[in-house]
Amino acid sequence: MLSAARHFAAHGLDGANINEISVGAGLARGTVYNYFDSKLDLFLAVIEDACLRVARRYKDREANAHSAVDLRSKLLQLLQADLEVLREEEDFARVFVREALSFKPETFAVIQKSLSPVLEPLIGILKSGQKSGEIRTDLSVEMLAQIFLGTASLFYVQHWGSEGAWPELESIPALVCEYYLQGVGLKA
Amino acid sequence: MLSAARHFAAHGLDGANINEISVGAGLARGTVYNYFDSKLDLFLAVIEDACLRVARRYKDREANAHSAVDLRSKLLQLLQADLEVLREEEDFARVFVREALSFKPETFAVIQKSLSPVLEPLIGILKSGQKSGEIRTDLSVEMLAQIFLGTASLFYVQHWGSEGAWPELESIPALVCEYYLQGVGLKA
Amino acid sequence: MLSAARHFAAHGLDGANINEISVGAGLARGTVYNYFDSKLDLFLAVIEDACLRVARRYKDREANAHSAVDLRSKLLQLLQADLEVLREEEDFARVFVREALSFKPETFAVIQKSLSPVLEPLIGILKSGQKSGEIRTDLSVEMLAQIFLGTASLFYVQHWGSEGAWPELESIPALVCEYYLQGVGLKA
Amino acid sequence: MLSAARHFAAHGLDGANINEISVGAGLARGTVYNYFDSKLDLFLAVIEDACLRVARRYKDREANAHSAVDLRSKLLQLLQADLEVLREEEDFARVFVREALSFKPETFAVIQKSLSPVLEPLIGILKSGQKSGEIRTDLSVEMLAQIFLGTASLFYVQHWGSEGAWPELESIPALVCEYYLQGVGLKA
DNA sequence: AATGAATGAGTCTTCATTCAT
DNA sequence: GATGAATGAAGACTCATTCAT
Repeated sequence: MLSAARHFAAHGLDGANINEISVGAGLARGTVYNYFDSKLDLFLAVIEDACLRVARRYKDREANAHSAVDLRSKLLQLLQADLEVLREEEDFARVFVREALSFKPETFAVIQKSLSPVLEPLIGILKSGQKSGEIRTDLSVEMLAQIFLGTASLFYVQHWGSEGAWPELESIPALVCEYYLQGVGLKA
Repeated sequence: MLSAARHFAAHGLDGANINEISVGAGLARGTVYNYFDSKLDLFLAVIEDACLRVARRYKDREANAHSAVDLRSKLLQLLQADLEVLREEEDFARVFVREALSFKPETFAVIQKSLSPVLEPLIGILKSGQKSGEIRTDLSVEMLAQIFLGTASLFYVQHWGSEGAWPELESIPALVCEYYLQGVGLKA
Repeated sequence: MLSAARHFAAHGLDGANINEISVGAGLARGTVYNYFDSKLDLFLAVIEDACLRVARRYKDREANAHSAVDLRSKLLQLLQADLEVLREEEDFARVFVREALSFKPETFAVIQKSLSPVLEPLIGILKSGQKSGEIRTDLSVEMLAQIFLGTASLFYVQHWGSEGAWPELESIPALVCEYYLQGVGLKA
Repeated sequence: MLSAARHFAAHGLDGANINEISVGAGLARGTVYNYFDSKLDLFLAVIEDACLRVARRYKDREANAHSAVDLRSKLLQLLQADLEVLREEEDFARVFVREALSFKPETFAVIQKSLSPVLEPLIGILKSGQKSGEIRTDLSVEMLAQIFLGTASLFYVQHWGSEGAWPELESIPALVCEYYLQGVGLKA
């Protein structure tokens, strides 16, 4: 039931109303409970699904990629896979980012676990980046990955918070890449 | 009622329980309503208060600051003022960051407004940074400011989400400054 | 559907769950309704069945009984027939006793009616007991029968309630007989 | 909230409806929850209260009793204390008996514990009865006490089940005493 | 100004029952 | 005859809010 995503996106986990979700999906109140044990259960399913979509999408891109050359391109590609999913299922994405950044004990663990399919390729990329001397090695790849995803989330939040004023969706991958790799400072 | 902060930090706006807040403040259930019209009202008051504290604290620092020299130092000082407040009233800070990142229509406006005392000096700093050619000029100072605050929030979230594992609070100002100014890439 | 018995025994009429009963019987949720109109209907069928089993079993014993001599022996035999059924279908018995003792208007009538096959021979025994001057005549045989069955139920309840600690099943017929005929007092 | 007793008596624990109980007590739906955490909680409170009433009442009687002579009289007095409470608060009694005889794991333990104020004096009586050689010693006083209370319950159930037809309330103490001490058999 | 009992709308959740396949 | 997805009424429980004291 993927109208749930839209609803969670708009209201968050606590604020969500199972009844409205059901009706929004063209179903009766109780029907949702034939598929999910509880509101939290449904929520987690939505989150997990969102993660899987991103990961799967990225794998597709990777397969088709002849290029897969330098660090910047790889990261960009990851972000574009992300963006692609996000465009198609923006509601999912909003829930996801929202809850990821609200660090509640109940959901934090699950979200971290759900993230793993996305983290895995990312960590691979970052490792090779460290080897090639392109990025700092004083932070572990895990930390660098967290920062990367966090930064991306940040720009999405900015986008949604400003109701699309800035930045526009398309510009986000490039913005994130640039910012991630060299901050806002000018190169000497 | 500043035990409210701790509670909002732990449970969010929706999850918060007015009764627990009252009791936690050594008052009876109904007493809160002599001071605040509603839960949302109390919540916004907490947010506003948190913002004012950061801004006031920064002003104090600025007054005492003889140095205030280069861009990096100024930003660092801002972050340290922020951190100082955060340490003393970590609960406030958590609510604030949490809600700032959840971009709900109801609270977004208020938070943006509350942020202005912090944004003002920051924008000043960034403007001078652009003039001196230290930072990119293809983004407006408002945007740059949002990115700066967002980045700081990000590391705080990381800190709280990992239950203090990484990064430690003290290291955050430096981390943010570095990342903000040059990303994770190595200088050529 | 005789796994229903086990379920009703464990959860009572209200607490029972038609779905679990179905699954426990290797059937799908809806199939039960091809045989029984409602939960109450199924329940009553289970009760009735339990009664019939006891009565039939007693008839078997009676047929085989050459002896059938004195009052005590007859009562003991009845109780042993009862116990025999109870052992084989303890679940049925538990439902039965439980509901018999909860005297709800909805079920009381049915249970009384279902009891008749058991009551009939019992009343015969008691009548002859009264004639032979072995038992009190100031109470009608119907009352004496109720007391007898109630006493037996009591010891079963004790057995189940104590999770088998005391009394043990085998000892119940003798205990009941003794208690029924002479109470806990010592003979003069 | 002692209209709860009437309701529990009529519908049992599972069948009870908190809403109706509230309204029946002249309160709003939620008010009950200011006093009891849950339906079960309220139920247990009702049970406990019923037990305390019986025990207190018996203590009163005991104090006033000059006689307190032979076994039969003592038991009779206990049953009459019981009956007195039962008359005044028949609803309580019905709940109590009903649930005591339904031996559900959830309630059995609590009921046993709630019974202790009643059991204590009873056990004292039975002990002295064993010493004076008036009752059998092959069963422990605890067992004898269970049988005694069970028997009393039995006649109450009979009374309620028959809607007062037989036995009448007043006759129960004597009936129970007689039956308990010498069964239905005639003395030799 | 403080209290806390009372409220009752709002929500999640359960589950007997139906019915198209 | 069997299925199991869908239903929706029903009920336990929560909690922000009010108000008489």
